[in-house]
Amino acid sequence: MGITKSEKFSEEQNQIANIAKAFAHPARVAILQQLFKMNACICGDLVAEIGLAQPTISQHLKELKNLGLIKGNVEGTSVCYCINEEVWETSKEIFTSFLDQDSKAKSLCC
Amino acid sequence: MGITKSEKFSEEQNQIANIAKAFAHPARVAILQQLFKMNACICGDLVAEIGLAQPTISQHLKELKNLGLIKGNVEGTSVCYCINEEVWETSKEIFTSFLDQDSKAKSLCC
DNA sequence: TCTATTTATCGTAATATTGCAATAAACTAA
DNA sequence: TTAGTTTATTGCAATATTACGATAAATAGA
Repeated sequence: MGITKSEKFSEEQNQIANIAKAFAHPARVAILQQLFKMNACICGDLVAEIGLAQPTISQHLKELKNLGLIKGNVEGTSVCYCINEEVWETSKEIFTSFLDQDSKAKSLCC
Repeated sequence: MGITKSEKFSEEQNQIANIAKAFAHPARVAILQQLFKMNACICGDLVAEIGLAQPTISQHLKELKNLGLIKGNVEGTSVCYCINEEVWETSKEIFTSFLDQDSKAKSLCC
């Protein structure tokens, strides 16, 4: 069937999984790191930096944009991408609280 | 081609993406949350709790185990799963430092 | 040993993801 | 307008993921 049964899970669980999906490809990790490093970056520079074909980068950018993690400003013929800080912050909080759940758990393994 | 070109990326970027992949399905998020909540959990209880078929849960458990995030102890006919705290801690550190990169960046969007 | 219980594995189908060539679309500048 | 530049979209092929029925494997208890 290959289709995730989202309805079986809580909103929070689906949210965590969706954010994780954005980070689940090294090209998207690299794009986000580059955007943080440069504060803003032209699409073509990302293509040169990362070394995948332009349509491939464009597709990864689209996924990050769909999730809201980045935004793109048209500047003439090129497009300048940057981090959407509000969405990043929210996603970071959701994810951090997921990662921090170990602090609440008492260690008692089988 | 559908195959990720890992060789184009740094070890760290691939590591982050691989950890993210583990979190990129709500069933695996739910399993990890349940293991933290209960400290340890029998496979069958996870199947009942999550409501996917037993082979499906078994497959998700296998992926988490392959990454080292959980470990399973055989107890008679059943298997007791729990968080592998060392691996969790390491993964958390890698991921947290990725999420925290915004603190180093100066805000200057296009 | 035989049966019941529990989990893992196999096999298969459906869907999703990754990657890129070809091409379209949008804009600039001559 | 025309040509050049840059990015998005389309279409397709290869691979990966998700899900589960059927079944195997392992163990406990009668």
